Amino acid sequence: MGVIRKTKSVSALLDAFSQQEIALSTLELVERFKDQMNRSTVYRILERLENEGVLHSFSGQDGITWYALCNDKDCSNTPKFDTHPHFQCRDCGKTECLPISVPIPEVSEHNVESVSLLMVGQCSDCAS
Amino acid sequence: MGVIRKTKSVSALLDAFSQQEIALSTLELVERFKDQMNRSTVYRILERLENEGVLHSFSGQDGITWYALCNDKDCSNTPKFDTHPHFQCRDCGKTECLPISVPIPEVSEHNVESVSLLMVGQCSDCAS
DNA sequence: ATCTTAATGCAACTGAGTCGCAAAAGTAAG
DNA sequence: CTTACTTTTGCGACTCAGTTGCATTAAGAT
Repeated sequence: MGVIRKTKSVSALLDAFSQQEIALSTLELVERFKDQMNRSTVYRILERLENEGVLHSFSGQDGITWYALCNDKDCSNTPKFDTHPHFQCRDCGKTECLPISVPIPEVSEHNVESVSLLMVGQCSDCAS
Repeated sequence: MGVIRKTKSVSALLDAFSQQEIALSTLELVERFKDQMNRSTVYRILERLENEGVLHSFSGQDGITWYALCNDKDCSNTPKFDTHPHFQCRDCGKTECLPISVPIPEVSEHNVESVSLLMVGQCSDCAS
């Protein structure tokens, strides 16, 4: 039980991620695949892939959920201190993982287990 | 025009904030004041107080919105690099502003304008 | 080829937050 | 204190992301 099956829908979604390095929002994916699969299927597959450690999710500016591929270097998927920050452009909305690590200070009386850090600004494309 | 009026509802909400140092979620406030004012009134007053620089808002773990009083020391309200982080307890949900500043590194090719940082863990009450 | 179990489609639902509009309450001027 | 003007509020309908139950479909192991 619990085996993840390689269905057409799963492959289609994985393809979308492997073709670009930026993150994709649930809304974008639901829209892009609305002719190929149901809305709930998109949500369910994303959830499954995250549980498998293939994707990781985070919240963007407006509270909507984004997903991005995990890579060994800067994404452990188990949300810990090594979680990387994300950057979202305030103009075009493009969102990406930042391959940097921000040192989080210890906070007295607080047992910090995970950190989520979202940076918002203008990307280089929109700045020019 | 544009003057903010000190209505009973506004005073009631401000009282709630001045009585404790932790942040309050919209849900908590809507529930607490459901007999005294309408749901939309709560949302509208919070929005107004944030525009006035009295409160600031941020997103908690589940995407719901939290508000907390601004104090001169660690809250500029204009979201900039000096925005402070917030801590939310994974067990009891208690959420607070952390009076520390986390240095955010420069990111090449990215014009970072604001940062939001949420730490999740166990608070001292729940740890004991 | 068959059978078991996971995956999907569909439609209804949830829950936070928003909006338009008429009624009510602040505030300033007379 | 009244009037006149403007902001606030209540209400109900609405939006929108995401979830759920259930019957049907399709992987993949035997």
